[in-house]
Amino acid sequence: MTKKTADPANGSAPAARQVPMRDFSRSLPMSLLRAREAVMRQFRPSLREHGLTEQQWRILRALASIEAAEVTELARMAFLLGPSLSRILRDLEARNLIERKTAKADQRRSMVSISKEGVKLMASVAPTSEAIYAEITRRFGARKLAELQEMLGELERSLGELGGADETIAGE
Amino acid sequence: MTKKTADPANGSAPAARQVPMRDFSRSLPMSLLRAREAVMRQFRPSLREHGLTEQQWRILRALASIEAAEVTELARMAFLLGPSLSRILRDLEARNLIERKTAKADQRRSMVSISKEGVKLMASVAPTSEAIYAEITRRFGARKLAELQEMLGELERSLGELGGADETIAGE
DNA sequence: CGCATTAACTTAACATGTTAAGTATCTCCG
DNA sequence: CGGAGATACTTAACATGTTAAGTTAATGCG
Repeated sequence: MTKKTADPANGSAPAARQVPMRDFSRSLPMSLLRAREAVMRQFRPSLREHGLTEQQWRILRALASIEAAEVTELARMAFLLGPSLSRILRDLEARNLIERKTAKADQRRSMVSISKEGVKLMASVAPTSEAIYAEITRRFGARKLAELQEMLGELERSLGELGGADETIAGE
Repeated sequence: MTKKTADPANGSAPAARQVPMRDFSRSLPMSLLRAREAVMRQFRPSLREHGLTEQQWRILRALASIEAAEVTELARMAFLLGPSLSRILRDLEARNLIERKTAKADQRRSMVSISKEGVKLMASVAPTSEAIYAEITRRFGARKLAELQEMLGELERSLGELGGADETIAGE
């Protein structure tokens, strides 16, 4: 463990604290960021071994639960922005993990689905992933985990109503 | 091509549900991601108006609370990886929002501090930022907010002990 | 000393986040 | 029917996340 922080013999007379704000490390965004990072740190090595990033894994998981989906719907499911999804789909398609075909009824839409290879890859990752999740649940406690998720959902709902800028998302 | 499911809109739809996993939308990483995004969506427009990104703001906030810090310490405070911080500091320095000078005792280290201009910028952003935070607190509830942060901290601690980075987690 | 090792950053390379602009297609109204 | 506007993506441009490699300065040890 790195202990250091012996603090060099710098001057004293602290001229900081010039702008009054809450303690930085206790801000909600930081807490959420740190918690999420702590969780993802558990999964990333395993995903990496299988050549997948976190986002690619999200997409495959989303696709594995359905027949096929339009890009926009997939973006909503995997919580990715359109441009990110567009790039990732291009790569996943090149790796033959997904398949795309334009809808006949509407040439603008493309239906995305997971390929046989994609399913195979998922099957090889899922056990480890589930085991890690189980370990997290065991460490933190199943009950507390459920409570936490409930609170996170509430937070989301309580802020969703006044969502940042354009809140004209129809169809839900 | 043998089709496994009837789909009126398009021809052959690959089968789904081939790999059993938890409901995707209920995974902890997704809950944390969505909650954080809901929160950050409130702040981003204001930061943007002041020409700051979320990470730049984190750095300025961290610097405003102290005299000066080494890059590594600052990275820990602002929860940024070294390379990200390195780039951002370069930009913030070019904009004269921070100042750097190499430590006399150890030429490898550079001490970073916020500049007068940086303080001025912070002072212009802080009120709005605090107001947004207050509104979030009001909507979600101060008590629940404290509870949530407590749980997030617990989660972090319960996972931190087996922190996957250099902690011999290879065979998990 | 001399040199391997370590430490503190920085650069590099690739992937994603975020916003804006572009493209092709579809809808609808006049 | 025809063009304005809406839709569904895709591209582009810039900033950050993430890992690996490079650079320079300090340390340890024979």
